[in-house]
Amino acid sequence: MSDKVRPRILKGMRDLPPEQMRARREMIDKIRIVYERYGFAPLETPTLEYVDALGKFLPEADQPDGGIFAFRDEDREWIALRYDLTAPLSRYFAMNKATLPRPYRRYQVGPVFRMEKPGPGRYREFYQFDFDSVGTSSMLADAEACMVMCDALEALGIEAGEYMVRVNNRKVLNGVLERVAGGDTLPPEVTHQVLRSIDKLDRLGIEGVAALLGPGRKDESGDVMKGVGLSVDQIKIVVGYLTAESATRMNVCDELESLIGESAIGREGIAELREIDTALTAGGFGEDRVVFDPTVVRGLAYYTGPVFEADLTVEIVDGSGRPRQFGSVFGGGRYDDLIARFTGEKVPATGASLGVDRLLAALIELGKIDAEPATAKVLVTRLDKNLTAEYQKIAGELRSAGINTELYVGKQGIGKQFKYASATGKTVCVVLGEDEMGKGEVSIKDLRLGDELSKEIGADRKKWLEEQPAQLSVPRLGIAESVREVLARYSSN
RNA sequence: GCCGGUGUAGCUCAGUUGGCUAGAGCGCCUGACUGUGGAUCAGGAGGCCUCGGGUUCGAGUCCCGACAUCGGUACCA
Repeated sequence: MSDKVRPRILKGMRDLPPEQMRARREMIDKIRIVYERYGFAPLETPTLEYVDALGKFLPEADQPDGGIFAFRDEDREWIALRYDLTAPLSRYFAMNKATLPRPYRRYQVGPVFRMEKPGPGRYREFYQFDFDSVGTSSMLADAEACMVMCDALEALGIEAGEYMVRVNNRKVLNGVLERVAGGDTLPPEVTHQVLRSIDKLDRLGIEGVAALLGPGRKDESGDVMKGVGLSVDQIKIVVGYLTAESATRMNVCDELESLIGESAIGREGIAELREIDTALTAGGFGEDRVVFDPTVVRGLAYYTGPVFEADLTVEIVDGSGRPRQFGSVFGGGRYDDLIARFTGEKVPATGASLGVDRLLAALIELGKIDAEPATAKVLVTRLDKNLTAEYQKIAGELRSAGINTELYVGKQGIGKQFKYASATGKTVCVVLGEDEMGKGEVSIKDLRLGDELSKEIGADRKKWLEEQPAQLSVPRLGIAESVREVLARYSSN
């Protein structure tokens, strides 16, 4: 028997190696710049919250809802890891509403936790990057949210045409449902079912959704899915709404108007969309980047007005050659009732949330970000351990010159040191021995060039080694400049 | 959660109708090469064959269960 501990990792969680850490940090930095350019300011809240603040308490069961990581503290109070950044923002705003400016605009990035089935690109711990405007009901805030989404994606190298921000309004949806109910309101659970069915549109197609709204449908595996049970006429209204497409945002509004009829809430929603269109147009955001799309619902129950979602429209092929769907990477909307849970006072708010890890995976697949593990590109090797003091001096000089430099601190010979250098992503090795010392020189080895040239190394390795075409001798005094020159051959930025 | 596929070395996979010491490629390590990674050659390490039961003289191979993983479906604040 063994008393050793078996190393394990929690389901749906992962360790991030250096190249992913660096890629993610780079991505977050670029987005932060955009958020700040619009005046959003940083906020950080704890990862743990009381369950009631997250709003996921199940009173009947005296237990938190499934789907979150929860436990009890020493006072038997339920505590949970946050599952998004919006609920903590609401809590924070409610606690500080007396002193916070209105609108209060903050951004926040950090890990959130959900106990769901993990899948490719789906984890139980992942990063979200949110920005929100709290305390204004102006549609300018919603329009701006769309602009920020566009700017953020474009800052990451995803250009107009490779993504699309799609906007809808829950109020319009409610107006349609009002018509479905014949001027009445549908029971909440029916509303919810209808929304869920619409949400499956991209997967099932319009016929599939129609079937779901009516009697239900069978999928290929023979599984029966219960339908909502609407009548043919009712389904017709919903389908007509979902298929309302037009060339321009204004045309979509016109078309929706005729579908909505007299519904007051629906008309309000359309008026809001028109305001958003005006702001977007004035801001220079055309139909190539932001469209109005009646099929956008967003699962979240708390949205009360405009909802928006950014999808990648470029085809992404994964390593094994099959196309990968990244779906919505960025989404949000208006949630005017969320903060009232704490304050009683209605505080309008709107914002959006970026799925950092999912978008990062897409960026890597698209080659828009390089997953570079090395923080230092230069390794000062230690050919002759007696010259260590000199090596330290060289490393120090390079660092003073602003060049990230690693001094080899292992104990192995020069061959292993070069191996180590390429394994850790170095591009330059500094080599110095008695020979160079005597001549007042140092050797600089270009590992990448060596990589290239080694393809034609052939059988005569000895000769190749003597020539060392990827290596050059430079004066010891100008070392920083020389290293910088070699590095410059590969600097991509 | 439900349905289906798959679980053999770090990775990708072989493994004949159940039958001797479980294999390959890549990677890794060591050496040829005492001042040079990538080439070549030679060697080497590394396997509770996912786990637990069962059938059998005998199980990596068959049966049951668990777990993991992948895909579909449901849920998704």
